[in-house]
Amino acid sequence: MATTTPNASRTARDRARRELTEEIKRVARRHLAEHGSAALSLRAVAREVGMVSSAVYRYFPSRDDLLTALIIDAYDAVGERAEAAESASRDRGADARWLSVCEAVRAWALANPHEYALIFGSPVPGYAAPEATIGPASRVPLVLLRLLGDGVASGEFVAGKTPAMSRTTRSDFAQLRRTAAPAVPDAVLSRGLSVWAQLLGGINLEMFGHLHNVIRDYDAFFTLQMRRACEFLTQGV
Amino acid sequence: MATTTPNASRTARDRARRELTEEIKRVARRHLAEHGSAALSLRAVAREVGMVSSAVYRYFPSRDDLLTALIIDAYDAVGERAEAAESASRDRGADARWLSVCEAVRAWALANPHEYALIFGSPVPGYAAPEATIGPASRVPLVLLRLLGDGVASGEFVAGKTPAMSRTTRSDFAQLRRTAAPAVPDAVLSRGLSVWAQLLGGINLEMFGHLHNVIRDYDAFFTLQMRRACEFLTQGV
DNA sequence: TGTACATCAGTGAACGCGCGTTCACTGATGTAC
DNA sequence: TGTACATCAGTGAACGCGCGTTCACTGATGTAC
Repeated sequence: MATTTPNASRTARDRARRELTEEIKRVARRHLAEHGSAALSLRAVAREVGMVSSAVYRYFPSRDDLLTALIIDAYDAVGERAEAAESASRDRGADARWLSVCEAVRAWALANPHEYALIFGSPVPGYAAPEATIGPASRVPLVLLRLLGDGVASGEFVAGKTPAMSRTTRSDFAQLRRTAAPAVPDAVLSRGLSVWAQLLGGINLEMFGHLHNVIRDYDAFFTLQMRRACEFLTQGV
Repeated sequence: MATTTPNASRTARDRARRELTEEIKRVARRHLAEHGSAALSLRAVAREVGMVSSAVYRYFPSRDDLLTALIIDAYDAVGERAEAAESASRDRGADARWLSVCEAVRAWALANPHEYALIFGSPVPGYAAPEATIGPASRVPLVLLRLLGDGVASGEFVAGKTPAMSRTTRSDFAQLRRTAAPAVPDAVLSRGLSVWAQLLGGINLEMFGHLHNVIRDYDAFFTLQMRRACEFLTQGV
């Protein structure tokens, strides 16, 4: 057992590699947080990790791959928060649970503004998100869709009259329902997507300075707005 | 009259200066549209205008000042569209007028994605917007606030029951009312700000790829969502 | 109207910087016999 | 257990690039008398 290499966390080399990969990401994440994604430089990260710049290429084949790793981490981080908020609020009303998830997303965004900007702000110029980001990117929306389903099942979210929709949109909604929100009627899906847009729009307004000199207490304002938006989910208009 | 220099468009030098300033902005705007704000380079613009890079400094004291000029132009461009949409829809219902302004903002955004990102996306790293942008930045919000006032005056936007608000938010709203929307009650202001957030959030979701593989017909989806949001303005919840 | 001087646009060279990426290399770690 | 070879992390120099900004200058345009 001492000589045979165990399958998990095998050799010293392997452990070192794993640790250094994390270390590079950690430093890169901090650089991102301090200077924004456009200023993220392989060389600066290498300097701080204590490597020569070319050594980073043993870990990430290019700057874009490092960026991709950070994007995935960011999606996972906010996804985790949203999932935690969902679990923690399990005994409350469906609209309160939505609100709780929304607050969690905003709290994460405020705590990690550059990472938020990286995934929900303008796209990094010249960077195309690869397939691998799709899964992590779906975590928050999936939480919200699940809550929509719960609310419909419990009778809290009432469909009301179905909105007039184009055929394409109807089929888009049907597909969305099939993959993630069975039994959620179009009217409720539509309202859910509205609140989702409002959540991100509200965070953007706040974080990117558009409420400067207009709103003083961002926390109170956000909670007011989102509380009303989440109540709106329960109405069958 | 031939020898004395008239006050408007005075000397040849003056005219040349005005024209070249516009030419530089025009080229810079195109570069912005093609490569994004981070990639906007004085040297590249100078090259295309046919100047040596240092000559641009006769027109803009630094890259940031050029960027500021573009930001102001962008705010003015979208502001103009919004104002035009407002005027053009003068004979329609208040919610239809809101919708019309929202559609105008989105249409401008889709036609000028990088300019949109410049003003409503993540802030340019290392750039702080100067005072001079405040006025142009207010044009669209002012249009919407005006329409809120109209809708209240005509009885289309009903306050309904006043939401529970913190003292600070109440006073923020009061200030907003004083500067731009007299007689608009808190409940309507709150709904208006919600729709504003939803508008920007929706455009971001669409433009930054978050609806990829979810929504196929963006136009139809946007119109559906905004139509419902604007109807929401009329309700006294 | 003509001349002397002041203003200003544009030039070209230079400074100093940092970037992403490649490549031949050294030396340590891991593996097969 | 010991040896020979293969794998791989990290080095250091280099390539080629573009950037923002400064500065002393030339020559054209404008102005005052």
